[in-house]
Amino acid sequence: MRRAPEEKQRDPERTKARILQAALEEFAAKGFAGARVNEIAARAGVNKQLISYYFGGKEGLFQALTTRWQSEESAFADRSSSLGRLVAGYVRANAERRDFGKLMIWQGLTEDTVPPDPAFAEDVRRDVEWLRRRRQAGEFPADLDPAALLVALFTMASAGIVYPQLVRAACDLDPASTEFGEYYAEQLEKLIEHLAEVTDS
Amino acid sequence: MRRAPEEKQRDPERTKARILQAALEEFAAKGFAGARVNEIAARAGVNKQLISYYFGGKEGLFQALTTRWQSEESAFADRSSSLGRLVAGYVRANAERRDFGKLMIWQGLTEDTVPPDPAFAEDVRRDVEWLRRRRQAGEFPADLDPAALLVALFTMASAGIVYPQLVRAACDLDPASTEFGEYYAEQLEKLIEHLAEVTDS
DNA sequence: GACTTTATCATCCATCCGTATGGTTGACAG
DNA sequence: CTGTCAACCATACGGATGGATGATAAAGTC
Repeated sequence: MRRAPEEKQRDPERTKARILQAALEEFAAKGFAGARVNEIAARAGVNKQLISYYFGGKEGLFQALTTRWQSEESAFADRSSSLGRLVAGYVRANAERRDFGKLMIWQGLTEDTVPPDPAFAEDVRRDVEWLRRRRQAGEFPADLDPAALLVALFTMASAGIVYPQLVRAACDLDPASTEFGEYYAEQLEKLIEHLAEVTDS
Repeated sequence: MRRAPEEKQRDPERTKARILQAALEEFAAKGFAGARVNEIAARAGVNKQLISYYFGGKEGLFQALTTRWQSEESAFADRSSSLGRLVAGYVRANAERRDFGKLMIWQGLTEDTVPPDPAFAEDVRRDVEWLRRRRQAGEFPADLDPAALLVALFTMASAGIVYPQLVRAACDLDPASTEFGEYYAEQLEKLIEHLAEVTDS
């Protein structure tokens, strides 16, 4: 076709993407109950009606968001290097994409309607096994359970999202700043490296 | 009077306490935006009117709750024993009173309207100083910043609240169960003790 | 030009908070 | 014993908000 794709007034894909992005921000900021469809539409620069049109309302929009998130988020952790670096990677991922992290925590807090996701459970089990091998390689002491360690590492990597008040009070840094992100990633990496040290002895 | 004071049908203090308790549960479960005043009243076994009567509406009730929480929660950590035990204490506190922990995280996630609390900041600074002394005593390596460590410890102690899905998938335990609480507290205590070991060398 | 897709506008309807109405009943002082 | 006040309850209404819907216009397609 002679249609140059650069500028169309009508572009359903672009519109849907805008709505999803706006929804991510709004849901992350206020949670599902607190989010306002009006606000999402305004943020996306789009008519409110289109949310029902494309996603079947607020509920459907939220679900579309979480499924998209699962597909994007599944490949964020590279298990190539050391354990410390992996956790530092968690921290940086949380810092760069706070909205996704927040969304996950909203879900955890309001988990009554949320059914357990088998794919997620599978990922977690794989990570636990990976940690178990790391333990055999001497990266952390043998009396620590890989499952508990995974939970601890993952959780503490999200401090900037979970306890922004605490971060501000303790570190005197903006939890959303890259400055804090880098500082905290570095600190956690050191902490975990120390676990490897004690294992050698 | 032959009236024993043990059982009164009319007791404003008891009523207010019931409302606060019900509000704690409701707000913890659904957040401020998701909580329903009707539900709180029903849970408290009390007429909806009384919420306005005593607390001036939903907003006032929430504020009353947070102030009560701050006064109760400030003395939950004993700094008598080792660092590992302190963190284990955090974990147990979170396990026993999940609602308070959830409330704190709701607040952190929706922090736009929440003004920073000076008393809280003061507590945190005191804890950081306490950690600094612990570092001098050799309880954790010198290249770790007490502020970052405080954030990390406090955050990872709340795993059962923040990532219940993760706990279920990784540990195959109910995050709210005492079984998980004990297991996780023990694991974190071990982890932190290892930090002291590596410091000696 | 007919037809489909995409988008808009105005409205509709449910929900929810606050509050008014209008009362009942303990508690307690005198 | 009795009057008075505080503590409570049942119902319901007003007003605001917010999410959904129906009719319709504009853009794109053939």
